[in-house]
Amino acid sequence: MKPAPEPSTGRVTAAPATSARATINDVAALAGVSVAAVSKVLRDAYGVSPELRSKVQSSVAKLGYRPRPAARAMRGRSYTIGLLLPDIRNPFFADILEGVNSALERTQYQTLLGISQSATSMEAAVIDAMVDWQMDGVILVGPRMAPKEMAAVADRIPMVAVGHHEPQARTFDTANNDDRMGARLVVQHLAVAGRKRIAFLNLAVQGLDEVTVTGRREAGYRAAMREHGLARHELVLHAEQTPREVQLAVKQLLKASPRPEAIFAWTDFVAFEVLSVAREAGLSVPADLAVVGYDNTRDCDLAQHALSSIDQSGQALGLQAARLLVERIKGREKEEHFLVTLRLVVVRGSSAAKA
Amino acid sequence: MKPAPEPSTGRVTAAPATSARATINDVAALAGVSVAAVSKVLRDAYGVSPELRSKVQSSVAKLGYRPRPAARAMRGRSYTIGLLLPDIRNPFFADILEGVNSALERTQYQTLLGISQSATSMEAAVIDAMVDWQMDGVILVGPRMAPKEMAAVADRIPMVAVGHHEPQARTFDTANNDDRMGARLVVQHLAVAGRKRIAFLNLAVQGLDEVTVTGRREAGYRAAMREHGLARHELVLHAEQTPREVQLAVKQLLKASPRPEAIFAWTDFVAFEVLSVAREAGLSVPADLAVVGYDNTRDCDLAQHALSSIDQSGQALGLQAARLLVERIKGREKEEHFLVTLRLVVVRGSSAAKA
DNA sequence: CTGAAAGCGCTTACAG
DNA sequence: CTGAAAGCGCTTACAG
Repeated sequence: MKPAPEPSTGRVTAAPATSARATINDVAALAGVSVAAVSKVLRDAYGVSPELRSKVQSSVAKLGYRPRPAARAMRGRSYTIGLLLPDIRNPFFADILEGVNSALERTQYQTLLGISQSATSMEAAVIDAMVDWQMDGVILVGPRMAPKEMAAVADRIPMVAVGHHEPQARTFDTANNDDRMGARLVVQHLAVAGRKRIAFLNLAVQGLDEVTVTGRREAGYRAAMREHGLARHELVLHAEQTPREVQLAVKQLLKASPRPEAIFAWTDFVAFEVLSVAREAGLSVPADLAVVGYDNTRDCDLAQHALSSIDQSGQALGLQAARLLVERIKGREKEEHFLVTLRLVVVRGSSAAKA
Repeated sequence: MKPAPEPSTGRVTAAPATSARATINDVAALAGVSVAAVSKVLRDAYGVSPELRSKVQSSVAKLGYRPRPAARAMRGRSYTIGLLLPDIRNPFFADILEGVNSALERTQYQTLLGISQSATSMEAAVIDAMVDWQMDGVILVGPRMAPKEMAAVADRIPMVAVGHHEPQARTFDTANNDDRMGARLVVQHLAVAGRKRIAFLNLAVQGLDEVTVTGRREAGYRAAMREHGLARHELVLHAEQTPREVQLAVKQLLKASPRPEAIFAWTDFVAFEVLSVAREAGLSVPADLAVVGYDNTRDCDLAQHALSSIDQSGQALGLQAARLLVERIKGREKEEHFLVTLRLVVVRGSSAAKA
């Protein structure tokens, strides 16, 4: 055992006004109070007198002091939450981001994004990074993880999932729309208009049908086809999320004989690709082929798309998710599962009734 | 002065195998070495024997140890870089993200995103957050800041700007394409095809014409119009980045009499909106109105868009930016300004030659 | 209500 | 080549 170096005098390094960034020590020194007091004021903790508070606040302002999240994270909150988005190109996720932002706007929480580009490995890497950074919580959008892995993440960090169905989960919250019902509404819309050969274009799956958005939509599609006596016309194709893969799948669908009368794509973003291939194949939409998407993203309104779509509000989901996460961070233990019921297929040119 | 509590024994808390996350102390204890040694192995610092290295590596693996960036940030590198994107909806920025990701894939750097949604206040907030988090560096895409503010950021953190022209900047690097030239090529393409009344639809500006992408493109448009003897047909409209604002602007453009023969939009994303309004107005593209965008994003290929566009590679820009930033972080002091020369307008249906 | 001290998990001189 | 110790900037019991 070595002797202690110098007697630990507890000497406070009363940092002079260097050009370096101000720390909590500088604020305390300027205000003539302890760093503990500054910390309390900053966090709105109980037990500070108005005078002390105002002294601290004015030195904070004078020094332009901003607490470092890294230092905070080592002891308590970092006031940052992580948002994992699966794909930056799909406009639906922009809606979710907007919802999250608007919920967090007036709070002291900052949002940092990670994008997994639909790659399972990147998804894990991004989540690890967020946990590593000791963020206060994460919102996972459309994760491609099995319930076990989800639970493992929730074990490490407060978590809310969007677009992941585990209504029985206890350690994390979810915010979803009723994807089964949404798909059924689409089929109904098409069937009522007299279309029978309705194909469903889905994402390539990997055995997570129960929990994923895509799995639920596919189940809803199949159920609805049967309900409408169209079981023999059930046709599902799976494609990865690249233009090339989607185009190949659509071309394959259109080669079937007899050709489908309608294609229902699992998300608007893919439906736009369907419209493109149909046009290039010389088909008239909706006369030769009806096309319907899912999400009712803003782009559906573009006249050249005029895409019918099932209306779900990404903004609402994002808003709820952020709200739930903040509650979890603040200590709520009991799970909450937010589910939006869908009512409406917004009908545009791409699936207008046949003349 | 208070007496020291217990004599500081320097006792190492040889953390038992709790369920808590492993720290560098756990790794050191398991390997039977010092934490300093572990730290060195982790950072590939010089002066560690092969045996020590392998001992450490195996305990790291055994414990599943991952260093916390927050703790690292307090002393040195955090191995995280921040990417600021102005807008999540514009597909061009997805290209840049892909470029950044591919450059950083094989390195130990993590990317975290911030989105400013084209709001100056959010831009500042996101940059502050990245600096607060003590990230190792930032890439700012299409910042709306004046040179002074840019310099202030670069003063605090290694920085690279994409889509911001300050070729004389010394404290940060830039990666750009030649926006003036790009705009001139577009005008030339349209003028050669016999179109004279060529309007330019730009983003609302705020006196940063010299440095912004939009300002440069507008300058290029004006110069080219004069070069082609079309000065009297110069027509520029500014609109904020919302569908509503863009639609209003386009409608206004189309009301002019005589009506423009072509609309050149500052970015593809806006050009799609132009196509929509034109279609709704009953105009035939390109017969009644030619439309050209900028960026040549993937979506231009959709048959319903078939948008002609100037080809710049967002991926290349992102890749260069990431490369430059890592060099800066590693100590390069001298500035580098990467500029791509543009050659090509990719002509599609939206501006095909008149029959 | 207020403050001194310990400690979060790392890295960096520095000494051996 | 290796390790003990100081210190980064905060928060949290704890004592007064």
